[in-house]
Amino acid sequence: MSSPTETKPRWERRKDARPQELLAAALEQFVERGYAATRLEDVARRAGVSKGTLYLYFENKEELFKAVVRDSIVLPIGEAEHTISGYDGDSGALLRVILMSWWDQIGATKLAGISKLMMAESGNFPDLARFYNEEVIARGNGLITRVLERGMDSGEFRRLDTALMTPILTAPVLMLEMWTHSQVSCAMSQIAPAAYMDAYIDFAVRGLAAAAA
Amino acid sequence: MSSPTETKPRWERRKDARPQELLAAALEQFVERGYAATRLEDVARRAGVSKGTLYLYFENKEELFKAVVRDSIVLPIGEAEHTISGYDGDSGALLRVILMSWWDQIGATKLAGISKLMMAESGNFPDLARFYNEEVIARGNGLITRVLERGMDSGEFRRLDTALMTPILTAPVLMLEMWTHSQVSCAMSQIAPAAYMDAYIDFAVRGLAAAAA
Amino acid sequence: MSSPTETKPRWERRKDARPQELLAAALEQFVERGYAATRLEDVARRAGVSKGTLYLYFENKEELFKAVVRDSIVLPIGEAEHTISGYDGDSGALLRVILMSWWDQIGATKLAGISKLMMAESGNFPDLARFYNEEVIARGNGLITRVLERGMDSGEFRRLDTALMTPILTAPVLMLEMWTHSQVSCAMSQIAPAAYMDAYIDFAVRGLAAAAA
Amino acid sequence: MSSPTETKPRWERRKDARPQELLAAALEQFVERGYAATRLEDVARRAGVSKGTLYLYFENKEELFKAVVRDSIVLPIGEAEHTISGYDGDSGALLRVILMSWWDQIGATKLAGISKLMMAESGNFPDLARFYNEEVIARGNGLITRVLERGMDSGEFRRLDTALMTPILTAPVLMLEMWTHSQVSCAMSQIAPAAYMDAYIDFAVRGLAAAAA
DNA sequence: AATGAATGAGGTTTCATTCAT
DNA sequence: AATGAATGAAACCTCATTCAT
Repeated sequence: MSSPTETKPRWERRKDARPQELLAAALEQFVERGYAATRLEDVARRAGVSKGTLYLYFENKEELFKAVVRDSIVLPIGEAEHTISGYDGDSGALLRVILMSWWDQIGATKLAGISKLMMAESGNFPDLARFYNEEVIARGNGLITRVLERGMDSGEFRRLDTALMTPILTAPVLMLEMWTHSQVSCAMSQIAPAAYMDAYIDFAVRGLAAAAA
Repeated sequence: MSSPTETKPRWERRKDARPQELLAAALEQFVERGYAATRLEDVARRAGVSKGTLYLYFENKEELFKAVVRDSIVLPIGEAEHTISGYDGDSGALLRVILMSWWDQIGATKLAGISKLMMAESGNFPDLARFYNEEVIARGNGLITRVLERGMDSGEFRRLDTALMTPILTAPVLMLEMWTHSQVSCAMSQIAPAAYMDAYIDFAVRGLAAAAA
Repeated sequence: MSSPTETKPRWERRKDARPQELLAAALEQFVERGYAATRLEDVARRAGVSKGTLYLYFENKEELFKAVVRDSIVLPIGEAEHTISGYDGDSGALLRVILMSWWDQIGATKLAGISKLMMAESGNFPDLARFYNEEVIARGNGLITRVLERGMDSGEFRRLDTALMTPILTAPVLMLEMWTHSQVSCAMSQIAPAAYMDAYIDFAVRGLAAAAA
Repeated sequence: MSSPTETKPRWERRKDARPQELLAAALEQFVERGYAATRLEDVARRAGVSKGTLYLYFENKEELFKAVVRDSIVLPIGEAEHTISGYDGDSGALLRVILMSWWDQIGATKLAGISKLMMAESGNFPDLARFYNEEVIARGNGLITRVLERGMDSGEFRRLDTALMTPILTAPVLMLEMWTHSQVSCAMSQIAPAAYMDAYIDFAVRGLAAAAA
């Protein structure tokens, strides 16, 4: 009846821009409310589309969430991996660089809310847990482990069990992420994350340091 | 098939035992599923009663949850406060005592799940957040702050900003609690909490220590 | 095992007083909340007994309600019937006497709430409706009808269809009862029932009067 | 058994027609069962939709009820107000016009059930009471008051206290509404409302009339 | 491609009635 | 005779998902 070239689209946006807009809206909503408490209707409204449209792009709520994580957390990890392999200075400084860039690119952004959310809700959504462990946790831990080994090899750090020290070292950053995105601990709301990070890294490097020269 | 004498009653009266049974069942369910995802019907079934019975003992879901927290988390905090004021040895050792008894009485038990849950869901339940901050967080932080001040006063610890160091010091214990009760971070499942705690406390005391004598 | 005379009752009250106490409590509760909205637990508390005790005296909620009506509304009607047959003066005055004693003994008391309640809820409880029509409405209407006939026979009142005029004449009194027990019509709360009744009876007698001499 | 072409859709979109259909169904259900006893599921079934659909159009039960009242009772009142201000004849006739059109448009329809319901249940639902008093009772009473004042000003009616006479005059019509929609008073079922109204209006006008010329 | 009306299972809470004590 | 703990069938309301338009 009408040739494809002359169809005037009834809707403005191109198919290609949509997914990103939806993912951005979903990220914000998931971070604000958590996974279970996020209503797809709110995601849709936030993206300026209708509820039905979400289902054109994502099979269901779970797939939408996975897409959000894939889209936003994998890249920074890759960059950090690159930083480590090319780094030249001492390992305390490298640890600082890694932790600070983690903070800057994830912790200080909306993405930090994902950590909180996964920690809390993964128990109710085993598929999400598996997915997150494989694509995020394992690689993130790998970064820290490598820095520790580097420092121990160079004699800067004491010999330590990296399997233990890796989570211990990440904990304060993870907690800062969570506190920043949680109503718990009002006290935290008055603490500057930068000061916290500085104090923590100083503390950590001292804790790791080989016996004083 | 059954003689009249062995007909079992449709229910039993257990007025005195019930509240504890319900609280125990509720704790398990809240810890397993989170606050919002816990269905009161499941709590009831777990306690072997009907849905309606819950409402004889607790006004609603929120009050049930508060009762669980009050019943199980406030006491250990009180004891720890007592320990500190009577303690005689050095502050590094006191820090160890406090953190280890926290771990033993809360972190290593089901109660640790409450921390995780509050961190995640407090944003959606402002009343619970307020309650938890006042009755748990504030007092818990107070414990650590007091130990830090004690150590600084005695010259064992460096002069530090306690407002910053208190959350930093609690973070690895909180994270251990969460990891233990979360599907996230499979790696943790292979780490012995005791080893983690030992490694962490050692690390922390070094990080706090005044410049070597 | 023990002779009847020496049993010391575990409970204070005698069996005989109970029903009246329960009926009084039930009347108040029914009048305050309506039939469906009345919770038997509240009736019990009001009477100072337990919920279970109600069921020792009344089969269920409906039987309790019927007992309340029987116990409280039948007697005044009987008295009014007696007043009419013995009355000597003019019929306008008799109408005044009947309506005023209705008001004094029922309208101005808690019992008025029963009228309101039956009017509204009888549709949902057909058994109650049948019961009330037979034992209350039919006899009450009979009173008015007889006064009208008396006045028409004596020439005081115009010839009127008593089947029509009986409900018309009772309507303002019924409405006053209802208004007094209802949140509807704030205006009424500022009107003195006595003034309303005076104004109404005056108005009614004029409306009924045979053409002026 | 059925050809593919005749499969009937699981539902139909009726955005425009729906609100009226829902209001109509709700009115019938409210009138039949009362406010509290009306289950939204029944309203939905009556309108041929699911429970959830109701909530697309009305926020909750209370708003649904208010919408029913606004949709059906406010308009006739507005029209009656208009009639009064433009009326030219004598006030007895005007009173007849007002009362009869009240009867025709409300009393004789399902809407009369609303009066009954509000009278009975307003005590349990203070918000509804406030709403109804403001939007219905106040304006309805205003109509009658204005007719009375008009008749007194012109010398047709005696000088009377309108605050008293307004409710007295409306009472028989309200009662007729209620009787018509109530199981109480079987007798009424055999009375023609039209005859009742005629008899009443005649009676009322005589009761109001100034002393014979 | 896009919409948003429609669904219905599932959650919290209430309360008449039963029955072990 | 009296209690009150226990039950379980509703009731209102929410929201992921479907599908007619």
